[in-house]
Amino acid sequence: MIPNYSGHKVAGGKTEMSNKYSPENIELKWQRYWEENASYQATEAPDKPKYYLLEMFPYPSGRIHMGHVRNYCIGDVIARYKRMQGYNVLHPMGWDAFGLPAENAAIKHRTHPASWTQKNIAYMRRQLQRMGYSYDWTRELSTADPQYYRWEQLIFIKMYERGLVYKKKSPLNWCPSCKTVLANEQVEGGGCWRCDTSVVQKDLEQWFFRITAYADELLKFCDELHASAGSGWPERVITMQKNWIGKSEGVEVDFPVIGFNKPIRIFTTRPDTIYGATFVILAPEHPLLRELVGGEPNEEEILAFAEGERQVDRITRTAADREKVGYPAGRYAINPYTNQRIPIWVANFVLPEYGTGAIMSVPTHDQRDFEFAKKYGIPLQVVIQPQGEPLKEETMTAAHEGEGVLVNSDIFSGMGNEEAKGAIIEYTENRGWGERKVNYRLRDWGISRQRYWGAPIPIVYCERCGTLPVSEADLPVVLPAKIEFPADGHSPLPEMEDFVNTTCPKCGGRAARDTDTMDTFVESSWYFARFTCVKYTAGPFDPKAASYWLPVDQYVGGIEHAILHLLYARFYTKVMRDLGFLELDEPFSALLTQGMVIKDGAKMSKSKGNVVDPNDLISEYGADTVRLFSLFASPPERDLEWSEEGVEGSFRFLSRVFRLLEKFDFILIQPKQFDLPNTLKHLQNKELRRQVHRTIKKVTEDIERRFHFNTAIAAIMELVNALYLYEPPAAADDEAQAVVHEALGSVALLLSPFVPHIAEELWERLGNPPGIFEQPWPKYQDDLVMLEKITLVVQVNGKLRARIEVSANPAPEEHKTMALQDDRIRKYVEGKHIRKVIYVPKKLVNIVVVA
RNA sequence: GCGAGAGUGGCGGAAUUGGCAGACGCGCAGGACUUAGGAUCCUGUGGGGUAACCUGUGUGGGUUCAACUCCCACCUCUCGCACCA
Repeated sequence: MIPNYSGHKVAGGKTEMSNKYSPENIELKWQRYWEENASYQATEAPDKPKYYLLEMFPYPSGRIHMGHVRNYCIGDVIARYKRMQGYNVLHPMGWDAFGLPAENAAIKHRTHPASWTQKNIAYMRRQLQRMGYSYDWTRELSTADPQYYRWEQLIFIKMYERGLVYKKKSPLNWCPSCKTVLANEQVEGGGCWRCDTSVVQKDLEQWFFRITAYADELLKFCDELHASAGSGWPERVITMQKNWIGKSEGVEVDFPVIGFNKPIRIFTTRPDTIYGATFVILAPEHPLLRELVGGEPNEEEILAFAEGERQVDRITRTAADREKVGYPAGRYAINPYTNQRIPIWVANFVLPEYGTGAIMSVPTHDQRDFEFAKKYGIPLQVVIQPQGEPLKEETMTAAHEGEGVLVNSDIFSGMGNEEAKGAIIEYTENRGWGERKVNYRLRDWGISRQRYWGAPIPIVYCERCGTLPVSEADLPVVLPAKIEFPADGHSPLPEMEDFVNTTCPKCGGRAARDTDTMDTFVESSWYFARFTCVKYTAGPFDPKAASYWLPVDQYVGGIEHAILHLLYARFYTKVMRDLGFLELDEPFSALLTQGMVIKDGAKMSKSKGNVVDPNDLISEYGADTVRLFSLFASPPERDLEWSEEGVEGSFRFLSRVFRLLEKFDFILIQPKQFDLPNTLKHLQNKELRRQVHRTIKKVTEDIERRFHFNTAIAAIMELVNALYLYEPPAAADDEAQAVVHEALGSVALLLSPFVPHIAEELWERLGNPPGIFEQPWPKYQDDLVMLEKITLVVQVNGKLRARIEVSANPAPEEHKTMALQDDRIRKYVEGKHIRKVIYVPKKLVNIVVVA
């Protein structure tokens, strides 16, 4: 379906070429021009206001997909628009180059991850350049470059010195066949995604970033990002982050155990229900379990159950619909509040890593406890009565988790439950039974990966001195290039003696390197800051450049990174601030999350077979058409339904724009300076000019206020339609020439952020020197935008009955009178009592009548 | 289950602060040009009715002179979280 754009033949020696819209010629011409003139290079200019626009950089998987295209089109509009608004714009691009697919490709195709990645980068860079994005390519970076990750290693060392990095044993998904750790999302139905072998839990020594130390600040700043609503972060991303951090306030309490010298410490957010705690449950991993059940009749059974649970992968383990299973430990605790003897249980739904790994169980006021108690016949005790029908233990079919008044709660009986929470915590602290405690759902960030293709962790283990960071002078710890990949997929690093064997930075003795690499989310947690000074060698950041450009004024990317990447980057920013590298609390002042690209009702994916390749579109229609359609079909934050007809429509529009040159050929034969008089003689000139200025206003506001490019483009389409309908009063008349020239120039300027190539071409053909991107954004004249005549809507009892053309600025009474005098209106009003006349200035008159 | 968002013609979508519902595009129909048109240009296009007019933004109610927009209840879809004590 290649469009046939062989328009009519032009007589008189002009080549056909010059008059038909031939995107490829135009686009390559201007891409070359921009490159040769270094058009988009950014340099710090303290006298100019800066604007840092960033799109989420891609993983170099091989080729650009439509999701990237949409993301980068949105970003490019904003970057180009801001540039024309006079900002000094930084708009960089780079590569999130470490990661698993490179390693998998290496094993599969017997290539090197580095060369595979290099090849992909080269190809994708060409694709992006072919799209005409206004990147400053001199700032391109790749995270796999030792000159990049050396600073990551430095930051790691500084974090280590500050206690923000630590090592601990933690359970991981492990595939025994592939001999590697799997991320949670790589475990499918309990099996390895690659070989389907059952995944086991394995305890491994891992490095962790202490993100929990920043939990409160990350939470607090959520509100500040939100406070700048409209220009800040989308509400739902903030909500997701808040939920992820999951702050909960409660209390930790010791429950003594009968015949045992250590108490069990539990955490609860519901101290108001503590008098109803009729049992205690431990997680299977609870450290006291073995000791507690030692010698009990069912010891072996319980320990076997606990061991079985340890082996279950985290996904299954924490699934909400998993059946609750437990065993009585055979021992009893004392509820210190009631002095009652209550049984101790072990159950699969209690998680070792949250709170204290032990809970008090209140079946009457917690649904999970209720189900568990019913299943195992554990007694219930109501301690909160809601309004209305009183709760009875025997007849309850579900827990009452809501509000109420305390009963059976000693001195707290009669108190409202919200009030009781604080009172009981205070009581607890006074008695020394426990203390107030804040818990987070957020866990420290495990960053060790048993993988080759990542940034090496700069740690050595010395036989004499123990665990030590690599000395700063020895950075970077470079990933060895010469490698043989074991066929089973495990990392080659541990077996590479040249790499592993090193000397201790302290005693000079024999030492071994850590052979894990860092999670690739670490690289993407600071790349935005490195873009301000990619070539700086004295440290990770050039303080002058960083403080000039940061924070990112507008970040654009997919919603799928709403939690992990954005939370990590926020955390890392605060860490870098506290290490003295940056002076910055938050990395991204504003965030725009674009919707997915959909085709036939589903997200584009290889498995669905509904993928559209940008290359095919570019060769068929050109980059400008692809850009235009991705921006026109829906507003950025919504999903975009791909439509071949819609793409053709966009192409048709651009051809139509280009043919304007032909229509106004006779006017534009002699480009010259046109002066526009304040008052125009001809009505059609006046009207065209008014529409030009109204369009400038509309497009400016749509971009500026809400990034609604679809309506901005629609307005330009209307202007183009008006130009087609426009007939000059007399050919080549000066006034007409001037008006048309302004109109065509405005079309080019207004289009330039969206479809820069054709805009440049138009601009040049209108007789201007090349470089539309350096032009100031057009301004509208307020007095021209005002209409002299308006359509006044006249309603009777709220129903539209007439539209009348009136002059815009008479006294209010006049519009009312005109409305009442209209024939069509008189018909409805005659013989009735006019109760009220509502007048909305310059818009509407509503006459309220009664019969 | 909890949280967030959405529901408007045949389709993508517009209506910015409660004030003309359906901008713009696609599709469709008619016309012009043409040997031809799947190119281009013009016109029309929510539904019903010859018409005056009636009706219409997921459903039902409410507030208002006036509701796609605000309030209450419900239905459907999408996304996120989901045993976190």
